[in-house]
Amino acid sequence: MATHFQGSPAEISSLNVFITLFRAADTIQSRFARHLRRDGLTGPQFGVLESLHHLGPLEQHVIAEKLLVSRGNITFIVDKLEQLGLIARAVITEDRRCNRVTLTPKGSEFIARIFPEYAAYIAEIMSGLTEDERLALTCLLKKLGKHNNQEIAS
Amino acid sequence: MATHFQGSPAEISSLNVFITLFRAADTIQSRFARHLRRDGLTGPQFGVLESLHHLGPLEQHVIAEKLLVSRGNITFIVDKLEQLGLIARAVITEDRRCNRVTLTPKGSEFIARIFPEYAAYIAEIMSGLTEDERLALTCLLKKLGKHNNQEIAS
DNA sequence: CACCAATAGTTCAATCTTAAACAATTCAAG
DNA sequence: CTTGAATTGTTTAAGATTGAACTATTGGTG
Repeated sequence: MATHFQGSPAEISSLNVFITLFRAADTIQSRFARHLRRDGLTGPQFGVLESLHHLGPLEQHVIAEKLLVSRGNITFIVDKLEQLGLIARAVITEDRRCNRVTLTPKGSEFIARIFPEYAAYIAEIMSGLTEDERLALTCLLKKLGKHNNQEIAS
Repeated sequence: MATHFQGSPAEISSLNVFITLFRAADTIQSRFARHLRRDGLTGPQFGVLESLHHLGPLEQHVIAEKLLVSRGNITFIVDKLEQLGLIARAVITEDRRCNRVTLTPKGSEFIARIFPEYAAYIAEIMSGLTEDERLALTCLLKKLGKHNNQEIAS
């Protein structure tokens, strides 16, 4: 994209980040999704299970915010996982608008079993970088993300 | 995700990159898509127009490879842009399996007019980083992407 | 208390995307 | 040449995702 574009240096370097960011994310996402399909999961389904696994029971809107998907989509995803018997909804008394989503024993066993495989797979995906590079990359991406989260709020 | 996960340092830093990469990409993608909607475009539609604008006429499979979407999806996207009168298909004589996609005068005028706005918008998105940081980030992401493209081939 | 805005979850229509099967064409080995 | 493999684009069915409208509930203000 930027290759044949005439602009200021800041515009050119920005376009290069933009392109490279999405190409890397798409490539990795595609690899990861193909892996998930073997376990019959989509990315967001895995995200919900993983969130509950590491953070405990969560309300639906918290999950939506965490995974950056719409509330309507969370309803859909939670429906699927509930049909699979991996999670359960529970209305909470303090605020009856909310559903608290929890892992069932089956779901808990499932995510605990498969998560280490995915952690190892992600480590392989990132093994093209050194430890220092991974830390630096995380730092830069966090800074970039923070800048753009603030922009949304405003 | 990595916050409550016990693993090797390489696994933890890898998970951190993974999470941060997708959060940043999703946040930015969402901002960008909202901007595109005002011009009645989706991300991939913009990608097709921009590719043709900067690279000249391209065959469909080249566009698919470049944008990392399926061939079937390119058929769909090109259909849409053709209905809008922004691009045209042309069968080429050297290989009659291929369609060469070109910008119409209307499409060419359109992308030439809106592209600078988006370049400026992307520069704003990336303005949370310094020039050096943008260059470093691009470098790291390219290295990461290259590693994972090779893996797909094998 | 009464009312109105804000919030949580659901539903629905529209759109996007993919994978797989298919037809047409090209290429390569014999 | 001819046959079989590979490639290009299209079609189709299935599924994912969003935004908007809707209901139920909560919270705050007068």
